[in-house]
Amino acid sequence: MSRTKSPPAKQKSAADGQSTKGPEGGRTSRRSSGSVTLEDVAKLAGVSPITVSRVLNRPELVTQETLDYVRSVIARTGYVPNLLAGGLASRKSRLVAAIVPTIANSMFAEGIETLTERLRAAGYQVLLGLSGFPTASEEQLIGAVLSRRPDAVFLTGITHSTQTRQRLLAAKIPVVETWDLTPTPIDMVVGFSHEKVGRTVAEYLWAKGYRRFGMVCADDTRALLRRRTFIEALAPYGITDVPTAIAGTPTSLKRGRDGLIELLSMTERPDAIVCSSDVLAHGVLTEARARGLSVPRDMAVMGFGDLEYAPYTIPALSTVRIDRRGIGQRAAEAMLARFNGEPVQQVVDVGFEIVEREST
Amino acid sequence: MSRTKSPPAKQKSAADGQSTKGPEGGRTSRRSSGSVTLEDVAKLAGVSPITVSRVLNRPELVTQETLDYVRSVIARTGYVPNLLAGGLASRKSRLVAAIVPTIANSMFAEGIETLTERLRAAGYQVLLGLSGFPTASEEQLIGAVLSRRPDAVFLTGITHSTQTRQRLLAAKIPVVETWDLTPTPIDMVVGFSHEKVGRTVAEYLWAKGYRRFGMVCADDTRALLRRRTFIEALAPYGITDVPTAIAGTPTSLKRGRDGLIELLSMTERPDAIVCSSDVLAHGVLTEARARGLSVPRDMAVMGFGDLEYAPYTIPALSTVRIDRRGIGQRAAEAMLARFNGEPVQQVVDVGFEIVEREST
DNA sequence: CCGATCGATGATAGCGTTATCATTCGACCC
DNA sequence: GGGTCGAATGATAACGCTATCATCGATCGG
Repeated sequence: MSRTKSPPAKQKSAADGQSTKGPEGGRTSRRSSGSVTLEDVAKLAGVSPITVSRVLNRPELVTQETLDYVRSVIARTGYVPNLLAGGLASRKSRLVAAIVPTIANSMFAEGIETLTERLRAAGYQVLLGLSGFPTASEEQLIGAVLSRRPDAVFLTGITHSTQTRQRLLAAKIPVVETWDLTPTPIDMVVGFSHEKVGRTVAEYLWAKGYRRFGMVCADDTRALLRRRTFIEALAPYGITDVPTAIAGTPTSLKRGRDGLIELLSMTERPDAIVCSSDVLAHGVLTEARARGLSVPRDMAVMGFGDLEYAPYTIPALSTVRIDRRGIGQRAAEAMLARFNGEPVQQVVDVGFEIVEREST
Repeated sequence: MSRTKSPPAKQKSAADGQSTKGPEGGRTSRRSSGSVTLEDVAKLAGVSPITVSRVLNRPELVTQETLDYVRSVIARTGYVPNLLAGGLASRKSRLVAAIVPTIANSMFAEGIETLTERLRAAGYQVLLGLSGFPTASEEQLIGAVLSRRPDAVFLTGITHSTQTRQRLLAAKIPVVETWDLTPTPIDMVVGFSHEKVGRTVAEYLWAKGYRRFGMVCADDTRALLRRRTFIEALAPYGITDVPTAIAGTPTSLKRGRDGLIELLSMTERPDAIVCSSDVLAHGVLTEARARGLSVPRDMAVMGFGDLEYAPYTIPALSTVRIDRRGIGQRAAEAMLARFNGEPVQQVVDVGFEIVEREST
C-alpha cells in the first residue's frame, strides 16, 4: 500500500491550476474539438496518456492506486473515449457489421437482437446493413460497411457475388454467413439445410397420409430451395405436380390469404398446404376460416419458422422450428472465438425440428 | 481539354515500377496494415493524397481528367477508404446511433428500417443499440455509442435519465427522440401524443355506444400513459373503473390471449376491450374465438398500431394507425437537415388516426 | 499590360488514440 | 553483492485521413 510516488497529491494541484483546454495552453490548435481527450485526462491526473489508455483497456497493468485516481479524474471530467482514434491506432474497431434483408419481421430480427446483445456484452457494437431495399445492392452495402473497418461481418444467406466474396476475403476478418449451410463458406457459416427441411416436411406430410399438396411460397432463394427439395422428395411417390402460389416478399398475413385464394383458383383443393413461413401460414389459416374450411379436416396447413404465435393460432400451427436466436448467438460466439484466436467450427448446423400441432 | 500536365502518362510508369507496399520502400513501418491506403493510391496515380481525398469526397473540385484517372487507379487497386481515419480527421463519423428497446416486433423495426435506408442513401450508417435487454442500461448504451462519435442519435421515448440527457447535450449533436411528444425535447422530437390517443379512443368507443370497458395493456411507459388518459376521459361519463390485465413486454399473441383470460376472470365481460398493441389485440381476438365469443357482437376489440395484418384478421381489427415508417423518415430528414445547417422543426407531430374496421 | 481573381493542386500539420520499445526501481537469486 | 528479472510507467512514432493555408498558372477587366 505504501508507495514512494504519490500521484494523487501531485495532480490535485495540476487539476486546480489548469482548466480543461483553455486558450492559455501555449499555442491554440486550429482544429481541436473542445471535447475532453485522453491527453487532458492524463495531464489532470499527472500521468502519461498511455497510462490513461491502460486504465481503460488493460487495467491489469496498472497499480490499484493509479487506477483509482485516474478513474476518478475520468469520472470528474466526463471523458468519453474516442473509438475512432482508438480503432485507427489499434486496427480494432470493435464494430461488427450485420447485413440482413430486413428486420421488419422477426425471422431475422431476433437473430440480430441476440447477436447485438452478445457482442455488446463483449464490448462490440453492431452496424446495421439492410440488403432488402432495392436501392442498395449488397455490393454497395459491403463497400460502405468495410470502410468502417469492422472486426467481423454477419451475412444472411450464402449466395453472394464473386466481388463481394473477394472483398470480404481481402478484408481478412471473420465472416459468418447465416441461415443456410454450405461446405464452402467464405469463412464460417451458421445455419441449417433448407434442402433437408424440404425433404423432411415432404416425408412428414406423406406419412401423415396427405396426398394432394399445394404451396404458398415466398419469392425468396431459400424458400424456393425448400420448395424444390419438397417436390423432389415427393416424386418417388408419384407426385408430379405441386401447384404453388408465389407470394412476394416481404411476406405478410395478407399475402398468405391471397396465396390461398390464388391456389384454390388454380387447382382442386389440396389436402395439405405447405407455406414458406409462419406468417404466410397464418394468412392461409385465416383465409381458410373465412371460407369456412376446417383445418386440418378439410385441409392441413404447415408453416415454417415457429414464430412466437404459432402455438396460439386456431388451430395451433404445425411448423418447422428454427432456432432463430441461436443463429445470432452462434454467430456471435464464433466471432468472439476468432477474436481471441480460439479454434472455431467452420460449419455450424443449428438444425431444425418439425413441430406437430393441430393444423396437420 | 488540352492540359500541360498529363497525369496518365506519368503514373502509368509509376504504377508498373512499384508494387503496392512492398518491403522495398525505404524503411518498413512497424505498424502498417498491408491494406491499400489513400497514400498508395496517390503514389500510383502520381498525385498528392489530398487530391485522392478530393476525388472521393469533393469531386467537384477536381478536373475531369484527374478524376477519371484517379478513379481508375482506385478501382484497379481495390482501395477501400478508412472511415475511422477519415472520421477522426474530419470530426464527422457519418454514423448515426439508433437506440430502441427491441427490433423483434415491427413496431420499432420498421421505423429503424426507414431511418437506415434514408441515411444510407445520404452516406450515413446506423449503429444499433438495444435498450430492451435488462443487462444493458440506456446509460451504458449511450456511453458505448457516444464513444463512436456518431453524428446524430435516434432515441425511443422521451424519458431519459438526467445523466443521459447531459451526456447527449454535451456531445453537441442532433438528437431525435421519437414515439412520443414533449415541449422540452433534448433536441428534437418526432412522435405523437399518447395522451391524445387515450382520450380519442375513449371518445370513439363511447360514441359507438360501448359502456363497459376492459384493457389489456403492456407494461410499458407509453402504453400506460395511453391507458391513463383513456380512463380519465371516461370519468366524466361516470366510468370509474376500467379493469386491466397488464401484459408483460415484449407483447405477443400469447400475452394477448392470456390477457383476455385474466380479464374475464377478474370481471364481468366488458363490451369493449382496448389493447395497447395490435399484437395483443390479435391475441384477444383469438382467445375470444376460442371461447366462442363473437366480436364485436359480444365484445368489441380495439388495437393500436395498425400493423400489416390488422385489416386481415377476422374480424378485421379496428385500431389506431401510427405512421411507423414516417417516424423513421422524419427523424432521418431532421438529422440530414441539421447536418446541412438547414432549419428544422423541433417538435414534429406525426399524429395518429382511428381506423374503424369490423372489430368495434 | 498588370494586378486581381479563380480554379486546380499541393505541403503541412494535426485528429486522439495505441504499439513498441525504453526506462526506472525494487526484489530476488546464487 | 552484483546481475537479472519483472512490474509499472513513459517517450516516441505511427494509424490513414482531412482542414487549412499556400502555390501556381490561366483568365479577365479596365
